[in-house]
Amino acid sequence: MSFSSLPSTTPDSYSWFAEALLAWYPRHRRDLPWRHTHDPYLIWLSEVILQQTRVKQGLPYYKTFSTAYPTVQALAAAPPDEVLRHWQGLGYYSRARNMHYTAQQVVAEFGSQFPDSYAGLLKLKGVGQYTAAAVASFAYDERVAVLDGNVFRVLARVFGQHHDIAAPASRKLFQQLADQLIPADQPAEFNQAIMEFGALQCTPAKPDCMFCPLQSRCFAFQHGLVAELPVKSKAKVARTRYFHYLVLRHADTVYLRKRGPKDIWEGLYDFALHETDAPELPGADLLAAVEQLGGRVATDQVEEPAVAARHVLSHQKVEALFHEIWLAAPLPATATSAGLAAYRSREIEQLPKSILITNYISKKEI
DNA sequence: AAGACGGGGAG
DNA sequence: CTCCCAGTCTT
Repeated sequence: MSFSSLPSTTPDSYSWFAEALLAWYPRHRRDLPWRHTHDPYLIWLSEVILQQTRVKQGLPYYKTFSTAYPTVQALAAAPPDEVLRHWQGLGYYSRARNMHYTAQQVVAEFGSQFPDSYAGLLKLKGVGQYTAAAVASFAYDERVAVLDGNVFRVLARVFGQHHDIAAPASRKLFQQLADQLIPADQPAEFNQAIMEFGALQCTPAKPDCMFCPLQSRCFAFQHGLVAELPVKSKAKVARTRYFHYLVLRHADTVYLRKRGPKDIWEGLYDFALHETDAPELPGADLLAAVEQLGGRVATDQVEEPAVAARHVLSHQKVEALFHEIWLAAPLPATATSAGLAAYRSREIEQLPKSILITNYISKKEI
């Protein structure tokens, strides 16, 4: 029996679900800093950080941001590179850029007050249906059900939903179901409970069905389908890209540039980049790339083997070779048109960089 | 509807 | 290694 075949009933027919979760939650909930506040700013901050991010990974970032920027005014006033630098390593960097943009908008246009409804929150950049529902319920007790990966999984299993959770069209159905399940008197507690339940009990692999309070009512458990649900179509394979980084050095400086839009790591800094379709880059091409930037290779340059590194993203594989090149003179001003500028070690430390670049710099002690 | 956008953890 | 995880914006 799937949910869609259930007879039309009043929400009361599902009260067992909320009751079970609300009984489970106080006994299992983790003590997390954003659960001690009703400040919409701090709740919004935590929810943006937790998008596509596990609590364990996001926790130190929440502490960093809430300490460095305790108010939306503080965040709005921060330099963009500083915000990105704090975000460094967390991934999906558009979250940080949108978050900063939204903080400035809230200060400039809304008198530093966050919108106080789901509909109002939804208009903010970087705030989608999940985050709007989370903030609206946690900060304002609005009755709107959150739908994140945990909720999809719990609902798919308990109610025997076989709809592909990766398909946008499935969202409507799950949202309808969740909106029926969320009790009017405890929407915030319910939202916290169902997500925590998914994170701790109804986990993706090896869920703890033996000690699950919903065991007797769980479609997946009763039909031996726990491992099959939720149904999720596979992501396509990541393409491979070949990066040849020109680590141009002169005296105590290294040349870096800020990465532009429409590619990975927008806004982060890296070295002059020559991308190829194949792993190899002939030495002549390497020199040509340096010369194109107006660079003169030092005659006493010690030929060092390129440092190889591999970096995997969910949608791309980057195979990088770092070619360290010592210049006889600083790059000419024309190189700035390529966005390159010279930085000292101490300055580089403060720039936002990808894990790939950070690892290389750390290894080479730049 | 499909693609782009990170990085970490489990097995 | 391979597989799994999954919000928001853009196209």
